Amino acid sequence: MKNSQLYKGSLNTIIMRLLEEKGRMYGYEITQKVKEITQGELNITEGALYPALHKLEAEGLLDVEVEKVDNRMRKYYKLTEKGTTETVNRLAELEEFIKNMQNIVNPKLSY
Amino acid sequence: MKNSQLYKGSLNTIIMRLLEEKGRMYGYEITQKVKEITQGELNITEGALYPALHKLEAEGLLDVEVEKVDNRMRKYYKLTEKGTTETVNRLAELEEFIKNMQNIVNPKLSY
DNA sequence: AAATATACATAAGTTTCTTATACATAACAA
DNA sequence: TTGTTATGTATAAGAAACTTATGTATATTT
Repeated sequence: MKNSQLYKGSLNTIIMRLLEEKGRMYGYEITQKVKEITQGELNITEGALYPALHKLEAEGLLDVEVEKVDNRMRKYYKLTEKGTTETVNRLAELEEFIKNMQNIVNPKLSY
Repeated sequence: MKNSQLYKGSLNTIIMRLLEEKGRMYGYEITQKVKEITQGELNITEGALYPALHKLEAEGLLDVEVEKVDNRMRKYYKLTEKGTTETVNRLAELEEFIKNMQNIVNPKLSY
């Protein structure tokens, strides 16, 4: 992903969140979108992305539709019903995680 | 650490940040402090913590002082000069990371 | 007396990533 | 026209960070 180790473990959540928002996306599109949102800071590598997509599909969280655009193959992914439910959980976890990390960086007075 | 994968990769930053704030801490104390700050949500396991501390020490980011308290050994860790400098960088990375993740969860209108 | 808390440590295995390689088409630059 | 960059997917080998399990030892609580 990036040199900063911090992103480790967040790839699945990123994918699912983007799919929740956009409805469906293909792999390369995801990498470009993330690069755009993070202003080039987070570059998802293919070696990380494609295995992650395949695993989410195998877990029944994503469905795939293959299409040919401009004579090139695209695999569009979208959330299954199960995936949509799970995304809600993961986003809640992410918000908790962010809150916890902020408390560590900038401790509350109570600590 | 925890079932949520999100914390993967953040342990070193957490340790360094706590040491920056408290001056010096021993391993067990770190686990308790993190548990307290996160209200029990993040439990750092010994299998993760001690190797991490040893590695940070080997990298010259931490110094260690062994003391015996109540007939039990404690290894107090503190940041070296190099470690203090590096902590500034890591905290900046962490803030960027948090910002990026928030942009993904809650996209700006510009995207 | 047994269980829990305090305190450190490591080894085996798993997961998630990086790096490298591979294939294929399209567009652009030299 | 030929090489490079962009688009698009895929996998395999290795590294890194973790979990789980185990081990040692003392103090405190039940």
